[in-house]
Amino acid sequence: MGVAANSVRIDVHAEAERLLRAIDQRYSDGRRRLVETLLAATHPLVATDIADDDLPQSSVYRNLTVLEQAGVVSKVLTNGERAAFELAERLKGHHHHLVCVGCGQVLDIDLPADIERRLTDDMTSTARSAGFVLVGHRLDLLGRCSTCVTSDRDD
Amino acid sequence: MGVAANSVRIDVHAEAERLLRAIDQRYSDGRRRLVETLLAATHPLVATDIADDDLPQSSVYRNLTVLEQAGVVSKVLTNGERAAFELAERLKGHHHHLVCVGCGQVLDIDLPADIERRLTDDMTSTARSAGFVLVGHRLDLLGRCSTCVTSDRDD
DNA sequence: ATCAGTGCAAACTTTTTGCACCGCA
DNA sequence: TGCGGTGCAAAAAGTTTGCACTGAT
Repeated sequence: MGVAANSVRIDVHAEAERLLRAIDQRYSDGRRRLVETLLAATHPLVATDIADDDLPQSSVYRNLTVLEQAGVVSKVLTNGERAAFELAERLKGHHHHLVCVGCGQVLDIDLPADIERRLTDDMTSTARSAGFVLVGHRLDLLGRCSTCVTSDRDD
Repeated sequence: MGVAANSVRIDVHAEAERLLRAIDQRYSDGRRRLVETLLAATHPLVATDIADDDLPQSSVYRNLTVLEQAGVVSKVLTNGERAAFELAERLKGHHHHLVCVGCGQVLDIDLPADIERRLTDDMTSTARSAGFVLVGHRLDLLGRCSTCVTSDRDD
């Protein structure tokens, strides 16, 4: 619980290659660079963030599509303006965000395992009752960090 | 539980007008129609959904921007392909989203009251342990709708 | 040698903007 | 009657696609 440990235990590249092989795709150099870039990022990236680095736009988009199909990256639900991508949960670990509505800072957090499990159970049945197969969830906690709470008092 | 009851107790139009006035904007007929459309919808709408109805694209986009600034509507987190909009929480009540990661469709859902309350309790303490004062939360369920699950099988 | 993957450029989709006009405070 | 809001059309921004080429198996 608390701040996410963000422990990367598995070999991301080996796993990426395995996932791609499973759908008859190669782990080409461009795709490896793309994964490398996402791995180094501390937040989800939009396509052009990656393109600036090293690959042409069309390759970025095409490879992101393939990597998403393979389950290596996932499209992150953003505010709808751009599509953003991050490494898939299986490669990155499940976590939540604690967002300060005052200053906008975002912290990665984990929930206690029992709460997380109960949450997942509850949501699985809720989703099923609407005809959906649950694949995950996103929970953002909105709050005020101690700094912003303190400055509230000064107003 | 299940699909949101959409209980609207306050006068949405009066509140919208008040919020717009607060930032020196008028509650024009076009904006009223736009709010009306969102009010009737059971799920967030993308700009073209609204445009089809009655307003030109440019007016829809411009008015959505103004209404968002006023706090009347909010941009919903989608799968990043299109921006979707709904009435702000203060006008619409608290609810969650069931998002299809395949096609991007979003459904409004309520959680059973006891689960919602437990969730809030759990998160309040989690936030506090990171030095935050919780002010709210966003919970999105990610899944595949029946249509997308079916088309998976055809691949 | 074959075919998956690449890079360029052009097409396409979604969103924003310039400008002339309309109508309410 | 001045200025906020509108509608059209054109531009900009973001994403996808066609095609010829390259390189790994």
